[in-house]
Amino acid sequence: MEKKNALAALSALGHDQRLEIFRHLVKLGPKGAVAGDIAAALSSLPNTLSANLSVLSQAGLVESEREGRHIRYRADMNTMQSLLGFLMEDCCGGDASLCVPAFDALKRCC
Amino acid sequence: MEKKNALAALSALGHDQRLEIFRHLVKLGPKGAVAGDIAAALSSLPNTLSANLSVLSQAGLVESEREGRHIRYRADMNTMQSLLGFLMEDCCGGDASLCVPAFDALKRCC
DNA sequence: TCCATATTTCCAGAAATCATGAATTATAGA
DNA sequence: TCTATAATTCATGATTTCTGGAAATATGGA
Repeated sequence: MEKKNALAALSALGHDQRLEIFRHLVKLGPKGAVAGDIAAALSSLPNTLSANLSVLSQAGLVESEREGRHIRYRADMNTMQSLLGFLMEDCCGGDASLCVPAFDALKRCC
Repeated sequence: MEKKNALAALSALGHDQRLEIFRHLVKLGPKGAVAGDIAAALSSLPNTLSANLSVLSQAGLVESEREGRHIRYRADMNTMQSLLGFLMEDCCGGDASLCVPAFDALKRCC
């Protein structure tokens, strides 16, 4: 992951509703939720929610897929893993061998 | 970790220079660096750096300790781990047993 | 005590972000 | 084709964040 992508992801998550959206989708896992259901779950106006989903999507934190009139959103765990790797880069003084097993375990986590 | 703490950490890191500072300190590990050296490494004005270190400190991402005229800063890995745990809460549909080993591995990482 | 260094705090204008109403696009079904 | 539903896009005022200069604080050494 490059710095600009990490900045996009971090600032996207550094916002009350967007953090709620992301955690909601993380909990729901691969089945995700359609925009309307997310709006209902978070008691949000549809345009506000749409704008925030757009920010999360551009940051690569969620992916979307149209289902008829609905659009389904899912959390993208690959981006989370890349982000963590970026934040922890060279965290063991350049010898990352100690960190790799942790990242691998996280990859298999969900 | 509570939501307000996660928001503080994420929005703190969602800023170009603060992300650079944090990653710089992560690479340096437990020995950290004094403010002046960080400013030199990042070619930053001292007041700007100080303001950004303050944001990171209030978010719990760095800790500081005075050393004579200098103040030494270190990245706080415990906050990072808590943040990751918060973001991934219930990520396996409520059965977190699959994630715990990954978090433990990360805790031992550095 | 006086001075130099290291860092922080204060302040103000500039820039970016945010929330909301209104309008628009896309799709399904009658 | 017409209508209703789902979601997005647009426009704008309000709020927040950011940057950098100037001043203040803290410490060590002469």
